[in-house]
Amino acid sequence: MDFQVTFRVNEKMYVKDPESSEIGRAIVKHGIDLIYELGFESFTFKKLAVEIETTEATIYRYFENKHRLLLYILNWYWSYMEFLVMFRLQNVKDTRSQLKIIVHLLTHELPESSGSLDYNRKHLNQIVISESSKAYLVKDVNAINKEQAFKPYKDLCAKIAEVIGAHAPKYKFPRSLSSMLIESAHSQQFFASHLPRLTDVQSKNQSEFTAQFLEDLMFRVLG
Amino acid sequence: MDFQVTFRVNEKMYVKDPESSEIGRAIVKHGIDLIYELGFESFTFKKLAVEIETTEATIYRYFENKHRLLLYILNWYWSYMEFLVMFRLQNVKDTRSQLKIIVHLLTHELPESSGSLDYNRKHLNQIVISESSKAYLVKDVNAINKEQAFKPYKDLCAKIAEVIGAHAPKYKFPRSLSSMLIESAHSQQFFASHLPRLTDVQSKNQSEFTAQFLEDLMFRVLG
DNA sequence: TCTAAAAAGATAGTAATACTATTATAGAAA
DNA sequence: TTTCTATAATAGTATTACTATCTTTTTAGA
Repeated sequence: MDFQVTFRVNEKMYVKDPESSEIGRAIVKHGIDLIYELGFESFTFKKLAVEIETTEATIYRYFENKHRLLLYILNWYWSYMEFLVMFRLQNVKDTRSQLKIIVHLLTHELPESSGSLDYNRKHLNQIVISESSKAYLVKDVNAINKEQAFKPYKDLCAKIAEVIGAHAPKYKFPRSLSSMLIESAHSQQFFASHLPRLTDVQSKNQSEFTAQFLEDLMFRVLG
Repeated sequence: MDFQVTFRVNEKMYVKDPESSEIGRAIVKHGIDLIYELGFESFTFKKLAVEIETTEATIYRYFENKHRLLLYILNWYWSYMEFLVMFRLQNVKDTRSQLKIIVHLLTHELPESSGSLDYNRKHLNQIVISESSKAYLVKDVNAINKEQAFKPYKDLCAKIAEVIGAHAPKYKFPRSLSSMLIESAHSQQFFASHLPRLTDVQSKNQSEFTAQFLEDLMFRVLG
């Protein structure tokens, strides 16, 4: 059985729905590749237009600016991650196993098994690690937040907090622990790759190291 | 007794030492205020030049670009923070109290008591919270790292990891816990202010909330 | 089927940004 | 006094981040 999961991203993230046309889909797909390649600061709509053989103005018809494209990509990712968490937790009874699955999902690339996917998994994963905090670390975070731009992130955070609450009902900080796990899954992987002295990584790969650190931490915190 | 502590920031962070002239000091001081006011993305050397009544070219003679100015400010901050940690830990015998002091320092503005200070404490604190991860989340992090741009951060991290190690010698991830505490001190405060549903803040202020969450977490992890 | 509207995309701009190169000036050394 | 050097001011350029307008294509109704 092959299947495809798609998500309706909040329509305030775009001017025109990129899923509604071939060129719209190319903007997102090649946008992911180019942001990965150049980094968000050096990425421009002009460069993306050259890449997909269209013009800047065409891209502006889909996204107000590059920050909105980043938000679109991350909203898609957060929605997908919440779906994956829900999907993988099906029929898993004990909360300990559920928490292990969550940590694994947060620290690894999107799995092959979860339906066909039009985006490059590796590039998407690296964008999430390196660029996702730039989605909210902006001066107009409050205005963007009012447009529900962080709803999928909050939903994912709430879902994980729910499992934390089920595992340790008396624990006072389930949401903060949840957002800390998500953020640390990114920062620890980034540090393990680029600034390893900020971590305890040995030769292992960043994903496995981060998973071990966070799993150990979580069960020490929650008992 | 009034005293002033200054730090020699790594000379690769600047073209010409801003401490060497009046205008250099104005660049850093007003740079902090303007980055706070506009956010790092909207901050430009042109705007700073207008503010301090000089020209862009003059500022470029001190800093290669605005990212280097940010690195300079953060290097200064990290060095100061390491000094403060060292200073405040003097004569504190038990490691539990030491860790509490560290969490308090990481989650609050620079204290008044620690010598006179030419920079706006509030603005500096907000920059550290909102902009510090942009210092390393860049495509050329490896090149910048070779220039020792993150040495003060690593030193601070190592110092805290040392106290963690003294408190819990068998704990396997002292450095990762240390960098996670530093990073979470920022992200949880940011979330508490702008995206509170990602945290468990009640009415309390962001600093106090974050301190409580991190202190609780740390002692659950380390016993 | 034809026409009209509306949607999409290409072209051509502009103001601001991120620099660089050149020129001018002021002080120190010979 | 002259010359050297350090510093800043002036004036540029290429790129970025858009906007406005025009042309073409698609779609919908008569």
